[in-house]
Amino acid sequence: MKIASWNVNSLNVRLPHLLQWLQDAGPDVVALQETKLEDSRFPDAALAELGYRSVFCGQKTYNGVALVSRIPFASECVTAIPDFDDPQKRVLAATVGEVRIVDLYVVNGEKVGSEKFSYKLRWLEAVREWLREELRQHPNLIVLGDFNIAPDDRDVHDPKRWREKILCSTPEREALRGLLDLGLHDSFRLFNDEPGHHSWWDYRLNAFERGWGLRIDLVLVSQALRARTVAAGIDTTPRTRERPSDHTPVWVEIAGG
DNA sequence: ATGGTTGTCGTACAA
Repeated sequence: MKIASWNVNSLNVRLPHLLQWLQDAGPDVVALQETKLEDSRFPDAALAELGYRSVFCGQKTYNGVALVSRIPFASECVTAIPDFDDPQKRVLAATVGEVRIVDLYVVNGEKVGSEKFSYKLRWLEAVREWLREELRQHPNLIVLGDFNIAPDDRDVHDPKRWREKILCSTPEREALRGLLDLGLHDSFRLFNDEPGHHSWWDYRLNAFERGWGLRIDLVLVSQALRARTVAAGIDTTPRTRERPSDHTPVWVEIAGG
């Protein structure tokens, strides 16, 4: 079972990229972020033509998440963090086969110390309490998405330049650590401990061509799934195409079910 | 050089 995450930065613009990538990479499930689409405009018919079902939770202009799967969904989806009042559409959870999947579009945070930064930390704390409960009910749990946090300096092209900056600051990394401490593992680091692997590059200054990236898109696997995780990676191909998203897909391969 | 680009909307704002 191949499960991927991709911040498409407008599914309206990126639908051709997604359809192409589904055919090229053949994932069983893709978690999308920044669809920027109201639910009435979600392109579920185009995806169904390739054999994928969709569940989605979107809004106009900003945010928006979706799960696209060629395996049937086994449950109703959850579209909000329990007991956390938030008009922004950033979370979506559903069960596919025997695997519980939680798609997250983590708050960007703008700038360390800003109003949006404190929202980011409060949001992550609420997600932590939610995931604690999800793990209790679903030992086979995958939490994936755009985390807007580079876990450590190996995930940053130039750690000095990014030191204590947004996406790399200590409070953000501690918040991510709080999620991992529930019993989740960064799947990419089960197979690769080298620096220089990134999933996002700023549109400006030819950052992609210069390798100025960060690894902020993650696939976390629970303890039970860790033993069944046989591969993980980042597919930079979509970032090389015409008019790309600033993020590229990340994926994990789970053995069995 | 505190620089630049993209998406949405039709102007600033978010990333």
